[in-house]
Amino acid sequence: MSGNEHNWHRRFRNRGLRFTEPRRMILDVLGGTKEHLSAEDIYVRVHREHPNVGLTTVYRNLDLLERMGIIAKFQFGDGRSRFELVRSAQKPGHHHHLVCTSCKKIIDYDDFVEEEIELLNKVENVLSNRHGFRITGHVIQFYGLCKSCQTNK
Amino acid sequence: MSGNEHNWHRRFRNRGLRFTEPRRMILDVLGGTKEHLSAEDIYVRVHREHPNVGLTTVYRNLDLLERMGIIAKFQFGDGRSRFELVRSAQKPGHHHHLVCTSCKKIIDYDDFVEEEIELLNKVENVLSNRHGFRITGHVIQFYGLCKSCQTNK
DNA sequence: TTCTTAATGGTAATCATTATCAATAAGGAC
DNA sequence: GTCCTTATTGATAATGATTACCATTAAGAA
Repeated sequence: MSGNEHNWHRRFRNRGLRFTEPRRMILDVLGGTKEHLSAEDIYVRVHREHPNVGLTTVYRNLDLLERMGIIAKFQFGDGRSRFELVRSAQKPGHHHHLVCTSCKKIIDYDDFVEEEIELLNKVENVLSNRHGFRITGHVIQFYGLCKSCQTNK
Repeated sequence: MSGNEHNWHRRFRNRGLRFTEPRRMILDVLGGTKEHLSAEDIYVRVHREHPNVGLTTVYRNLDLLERMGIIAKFQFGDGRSRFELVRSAQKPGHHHHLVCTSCKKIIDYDDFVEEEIELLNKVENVLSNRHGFRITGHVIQFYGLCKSCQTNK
């Protein structure tokens, strides 16, 4: 834990930024869940421990962390952005979600279907060449009804 | 054109809905472009011809048309939703985009990479089984820098 | 401990989208 | 064509997420 703390600290300092309490808290919250939290979700959890941290600060830092490539931001169509820590194990920029259009539950399925990765690389190449894009990331989202929402219908 | 008009009319009437002027206009606008227009974009274009059509009506009908499966709604991360006519040629629910994170230009590449479709079906099956989801659609978005944004940097 | 300035937090402002509600107009029946 | 029911509209207000402002606070290097 403290080793990580030190890494974070260095990562911020390298850019002339400071590793502050709110930033530590936000990273803690995102690091401790697999959910896709909204800014307000994060605010509530941080605020629970540190009631002096404001919502504005949470927004500001989420934005910063995204620009630093430490977290990723998604829209699942419910009007608010959702955030996820980019874990070093998985390639940054790769995010695969399964979204229930009824209850809004979100499942990550990043960890399987290797073929998918292979195809993605292939498609990335074709698209890069054909359109002159330098591709930095992608999002794959499947929409549908989860099991319980199918029966409760 | 008039044949299409008749089809739309029937499609609405079947649900007890009316085929009104604003609806016709919105479908015209979306049918006449390959861009991914926002609600306001659409409003401006409709309003140009029919200055009496209000923004609320545009929003309301975009929502209706989406629920009818006639148009699709996307978020590309710029804070506003964008809409696209679901052309019958392509399978509904399949939408593949290439988004420039700098100038926000969006390219559809729906019409090639057949392998992709094949893999998607495979993945859909796996996900359906493994998570009990009934999958209704998906979105694939690649992010990157378009050619001109790479050089202007 | 001191000092510079990045960062904070409360409040107001903005922007997209939605709710409200009286007025309007599709389109089937006649 | 006219009438009538009611889906639809449009203006305005309200909401909800996110951002701008700005005086105050606190990292962290010296």
